[in-house]
Amino acid sequence: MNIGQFAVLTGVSAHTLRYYEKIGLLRSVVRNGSGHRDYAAKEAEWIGFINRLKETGMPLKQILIYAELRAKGDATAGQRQLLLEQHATQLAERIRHEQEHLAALEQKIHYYQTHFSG
Amino acid sequence: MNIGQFAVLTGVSAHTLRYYEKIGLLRSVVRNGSGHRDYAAKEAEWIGFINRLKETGMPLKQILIYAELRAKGDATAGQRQLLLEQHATQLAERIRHEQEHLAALEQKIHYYQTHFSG
DNA sequence: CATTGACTTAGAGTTAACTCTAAGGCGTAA
DNA sequence: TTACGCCTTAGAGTTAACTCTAAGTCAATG
Repeated sequence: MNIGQFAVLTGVSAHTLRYYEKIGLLRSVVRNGSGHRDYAAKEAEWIGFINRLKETGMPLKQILIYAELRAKGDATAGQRQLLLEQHATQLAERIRHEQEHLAALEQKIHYYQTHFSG
Repeated sequence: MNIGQFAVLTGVSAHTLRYYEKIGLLRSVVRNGSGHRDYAAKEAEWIGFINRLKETGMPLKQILIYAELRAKGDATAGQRQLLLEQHATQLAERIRHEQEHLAALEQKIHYYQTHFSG
């Protein structure tokens, strides 16, 4: 699959896919006879996981650390697990904070309702 | 209170306070005889609310819209309420997404536990 | 055979939100 | 009175994560 098709499949632009490759998030992208990138469909799962980490606020630099461990194989599983556990803990805490913020917003909205409903 | 003291009180750097004033988030900051900014302690509440909006992912540009409505007085209460309601809705949705992401992370962690625990 | 459209690269440009620098002024403690 | 730490301004620099540009290659279509 060429980069355009893979971009559609993953929802990540071709520009961004090249960028991810350049910074090391994507490794072992093979080329066809013309030198064009040729993606395997199953690589889309990895992009999906990158997106999940991004959407939970992990910076690319840290995702890159995970990617490097992943590229080293099973021996690094423990380190990757630790990394994910730490991230999950942070995420849980962020969710708690956001729930507090949401409650505060709803209270403020209620204030607007009761004081300015005229 | 001078800018340094107000920075400590709010947890926002003096640089950033000047920046907020420049872009219009902070209005009516009065000056003392030497031309130095002189903050009222109760302005810290507004900074706190700005921080809440920021921490829930609202861009400064949109916070600025709220600030402009606020500066116009009670007549704009309805618009401000609407703005907050929309933001609260988005926030609630984001929290839901993050909870899904958290569940997926925990499942992946569990996978690491069961497959690489040696 | 010419055009079209997708691909290649290195590197420049963008946006948000700061963050810092340079050059200078004011007030007070030693 | 001099040193210190605060303050002032305009504007430059930073970081993250893209996003785009320019110049060129290549395969397939009319």
